[in-house]
Amino acid sequence: MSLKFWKPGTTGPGSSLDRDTEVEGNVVQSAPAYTSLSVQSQRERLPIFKHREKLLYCVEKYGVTIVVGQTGCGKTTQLPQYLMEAGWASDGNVIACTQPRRVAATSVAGRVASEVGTTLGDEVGYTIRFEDVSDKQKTRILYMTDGMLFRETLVDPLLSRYSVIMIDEAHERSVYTDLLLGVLKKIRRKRPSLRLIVSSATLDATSFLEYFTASMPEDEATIVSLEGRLYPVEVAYLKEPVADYTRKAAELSLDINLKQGPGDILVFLTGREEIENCLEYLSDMLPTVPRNATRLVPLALHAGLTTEEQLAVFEPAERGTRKLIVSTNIAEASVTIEGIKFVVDSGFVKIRVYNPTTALASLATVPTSKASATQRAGRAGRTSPGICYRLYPHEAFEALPPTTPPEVTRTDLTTPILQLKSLGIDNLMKFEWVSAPPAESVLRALEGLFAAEMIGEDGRLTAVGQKVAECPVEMAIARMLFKSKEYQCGEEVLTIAAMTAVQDAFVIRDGAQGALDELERRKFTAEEGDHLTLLNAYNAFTRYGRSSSWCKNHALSFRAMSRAVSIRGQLKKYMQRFNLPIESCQGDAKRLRRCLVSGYWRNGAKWVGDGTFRSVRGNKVLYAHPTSVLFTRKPRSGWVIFHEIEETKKTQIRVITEIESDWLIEQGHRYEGKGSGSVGSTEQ
DNA sequence: GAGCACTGC
Repeated sequence: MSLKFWKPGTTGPGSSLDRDTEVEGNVVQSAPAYTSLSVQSQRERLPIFKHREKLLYCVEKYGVTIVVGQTGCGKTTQLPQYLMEAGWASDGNVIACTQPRRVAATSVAGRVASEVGTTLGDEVGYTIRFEDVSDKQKTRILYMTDGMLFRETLVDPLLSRYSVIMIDEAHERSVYTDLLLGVLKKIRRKRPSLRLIVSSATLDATSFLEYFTASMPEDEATIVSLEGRLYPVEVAYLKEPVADYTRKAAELSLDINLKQGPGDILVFLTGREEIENCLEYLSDMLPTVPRNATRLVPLALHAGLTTEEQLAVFEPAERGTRKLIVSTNIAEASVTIEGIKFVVDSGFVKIRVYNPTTALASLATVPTSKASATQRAGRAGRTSPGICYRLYPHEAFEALPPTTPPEVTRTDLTTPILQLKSLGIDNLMKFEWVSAPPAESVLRALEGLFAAEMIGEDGRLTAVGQKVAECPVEMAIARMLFKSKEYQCGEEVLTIAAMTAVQDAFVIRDGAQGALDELERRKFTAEEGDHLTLLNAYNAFTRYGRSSSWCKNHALSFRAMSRAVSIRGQLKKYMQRFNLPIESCQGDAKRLRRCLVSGYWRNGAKWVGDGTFRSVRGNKVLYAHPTSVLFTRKPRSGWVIFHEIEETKKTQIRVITEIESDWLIEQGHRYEGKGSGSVGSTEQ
């Protein structure tokens, strides 16, 4: 089970290290400096304190300050406090700091509130969807999700209550981060007093600098680099590429356990299936492990687990044991586990890619970027020096792309473009993207918006388009909320809209329990398909007192169901604001399904004899997702609409409802081109 | 008979 690693740079193949040595003799390269500091008290401010005056000077002098500092160097917690002390929050001004994720916004706000010595929600607060723990008068430092701040621009286009806006974790390049940067650049032209801080953990921050200085004066923007306390992480590479990194990861973990000192191990793989395989290899190999070895406690970590299962990875390892966490990318940025000393990096990640030509999203397994590999390695050095083992050769690392392409270049732009138009940015050619999306994606989105009557032939928003842009749901869902007036089923469509927004309402466990869960789920099954099944589940949830134990007994996720209740409440307010009646269809499922088609009319499919479907647009072979009630059943009419489509190994459709083919024709098939498998031509 | 990287409003 010996693994070949070699030292890059100074020694290559053929050197003294190029032999079948064990891992421990071969971990070498001094890593770039990884920051491990987490600032918890006033006393620990030092690492960025020495930059304090420089930072404040830069914010004062330049419109845009780009701050580069590793995760945990204190920029997120300390910088807003310095700005407040320096007077940037006086005269009712607010300092905003955006985060790509909800948990980050809430937890950072909590920490800063206690550092400042205030109650959370007073001087320091946070705003995320469904939770506004801030005070319009008192709050000076406001942490928020970037989506939330972007939404605020729809109401206050100049974001006038803020004196400084810090866009944190900008290197992650979420769609909303990119949209915000574009809008903020525009806002700064009209309001030059607004100070912008773009904070990034990677050195590609120069691209942000170029972005802001491209069409502005040279002294508009500057970069400040921060340092933190460092724990070195050594990086080792495989000499040869491996065919099966999942097995190699298992072997290496056992090897580390035998030969290295204490410290937990974190393995990065791409998905649930690989994680389960890796854990299986491990249990197969365990009999070969010497009896005196440290006991390894293997733990899986991925988003599909329940909260309780996820919490297990944070429990400290028992005395004399070592945790082995086999994780997806969730542990790269979303979740931080202390005590990791060894990282094993497969070098791969699954990302969602959008193909604008086919309008299909797919989940692809691709090599990570250099930035991502660095971030993963850094997970070994948070509490002490560590080692990162990359399961690929050094040359392969050199060949990696520097960063992952920003999300805006690989996603469906329908919603972002609708929102930009709502902001009055009609000429998309003039919008200054940080990274321009493919022209094809923009065209595809415009075409979809036109077909759905959200924009007119002049490219401007229609009256309904303006309203739909304000609704925090996908266009198709918003469209059926508006059409529900016609079909008199607002009550039910509202619920379905909320249920499709939360994913994984049903919790089907593995193994024998899964069969029982399956039986529970059948109690909610509606003949017509998944949308009505979701409606049944929601109604039952509210009828039985919204209880957590009831959910447990009926294979439902309490967390998901509670979220659906919140979302429904929020959407109901939008409907009331737009004077849309909230009437019940009184059990008339036909009317309700016709209303569903008004949103999903472009997502039609026809059942063919072999159990698969063909898409109305493009005549593509589609498979029902195994979680669908139509997975095994033939729809009587032969026609369905679906909520989602995704390519993995097969092209699958999820959340499916049976319809009549002429309902599709009612809803504007006129927009579809000839020869693309129109309803008429596929009908027998 | 069989499956889901991660977010966000």
